[in-house]
Amino acid sequence: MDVYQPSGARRKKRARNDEEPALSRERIVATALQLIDEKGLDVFSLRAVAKALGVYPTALYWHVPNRNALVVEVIGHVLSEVVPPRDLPWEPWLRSFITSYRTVIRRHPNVAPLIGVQLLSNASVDLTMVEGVLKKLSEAGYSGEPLVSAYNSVIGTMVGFVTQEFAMVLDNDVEDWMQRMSGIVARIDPDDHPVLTAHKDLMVNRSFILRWENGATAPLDGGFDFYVEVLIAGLKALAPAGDTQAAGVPQ
Amino acid sequence: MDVYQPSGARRKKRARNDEEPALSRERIVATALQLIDEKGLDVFSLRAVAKALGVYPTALYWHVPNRNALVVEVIGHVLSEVVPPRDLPWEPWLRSFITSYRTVIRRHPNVAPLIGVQLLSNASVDLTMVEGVLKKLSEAGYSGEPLVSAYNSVIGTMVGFVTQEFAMVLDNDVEDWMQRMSGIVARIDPDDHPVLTAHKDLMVNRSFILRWENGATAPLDGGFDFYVEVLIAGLKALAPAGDTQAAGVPQ
DNA sequence: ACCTGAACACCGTTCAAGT
DNA sequence: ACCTGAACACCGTTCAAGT
Repeated sequence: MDVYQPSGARRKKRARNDEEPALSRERIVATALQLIDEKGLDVFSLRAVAKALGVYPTALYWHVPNRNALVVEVIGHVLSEVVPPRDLPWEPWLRSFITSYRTVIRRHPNVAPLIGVQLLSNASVDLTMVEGVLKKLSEAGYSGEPLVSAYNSVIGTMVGFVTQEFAMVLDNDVEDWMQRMSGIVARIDPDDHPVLTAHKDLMVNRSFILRWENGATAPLDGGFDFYVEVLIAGLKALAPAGDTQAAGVPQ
Repeated sequence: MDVYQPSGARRKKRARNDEEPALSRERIVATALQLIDEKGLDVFSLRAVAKALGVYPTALYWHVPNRNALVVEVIGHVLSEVVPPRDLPWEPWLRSFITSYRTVIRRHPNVAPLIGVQLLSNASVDLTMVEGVLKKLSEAGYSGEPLVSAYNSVIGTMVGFVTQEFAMVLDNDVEDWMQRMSGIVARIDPDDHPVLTAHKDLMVNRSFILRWENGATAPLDGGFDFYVEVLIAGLKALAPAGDTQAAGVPQ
């Protein structure tokens, strides 16, 4: 932390009398997050945050260098709510960890697009979390280059699915979009698309692409749980050496 | 298509003489994509597109209803470059399909953040592609609810990993970011983070979170290939019924 | 049918000025 | 140290007007 500490950071006792400053980086970040949670991403702006705090827009610049930095801070604040589980075998540990990430995002669904699109780093570099994933994957039998790939698979799964689940609804008239999508689905040709025809009722608004709502109103719980199991089963199948369930043949 | 046809669409012969209109939706979309490819997402705006076309910003509104619609068109244009493979067993089919998606995005890396964050639908609803995935998954033994979950896993893997791989670099001074990240990595405590310490050289700028470049300059080829294998191995392990490699026990 | 042109209500960010 | 206040160069979008 303290990465974005303003240049003239407090050095002595704080001015000369005890007038608390009206603003602080924490207050700004909290207000920004609240604004995003309640009003949505498109309403979020520095000016809107300033207005909510009752100050001039330019007052924020004393505490935050620019808009991007504030976004990074908001992301870091949300991600800090993710608590890695403690002391479990690698399979339930991963299940629990990835699920807890989704739980946090479900509390702040509008932040999901920010996280998925930014090179999440900086404020959000949590070495303990990284070490936790690496440790469990090494318990699963991974090391060296495959361990790095397995790590990327875990983060990719965790962030990737949830980012898409909570993707933004861009269209202005959702109502119209729903109508159009329903029409598309209704006009599916059973000869050209037999499998889709057989499953369309299961898929409409419950699967990627064929939907008009995101996870905030139409969560993909089943899909997410299954996806996590796919990851774990895949990691188990591809683990190079001694597995947990049996004495593996050393390669 | 033709979703965003302007209200007064051409009805008769096209005006009275053969003056080709200067603009068209295709030209606008092509120019927008070119601008995004060459200058980046932050330079993209309706005004910039108009300037590149040599027209007033408001001229675009005759062909495109608003900014969001143009973004959807650009996404659809890029995704139309993805060609599903033909006539392969489900495993190599999925491998080829997902890889071809990444290949397309690598040609338009700056579009990746747009795709990952939008509820991709509308222009990009490709029922043939959806049917292709469903067909191969049913060949793998899936049907009903598990088929839908497997479908979501495939799309989630395909879009999720690539979206993160090509996530935007938000920070203004990348140089400074690299320094900071290097410093963080250099100061890792071997006692607190032993596995990370052992693998840090393999991970720096080659894994999620611990990097400062995105896939445009630092692609995660190995991680991607591994991730696809994890998906396929996981799907194989979780397939409900008759597998391809052996006569499965009917559940 | 298709584009110009003015105008409006927004942005992020700078810089000087106050206290 | 911390905020006000004016100003600048942008946005997307509307509406009227031209041809």
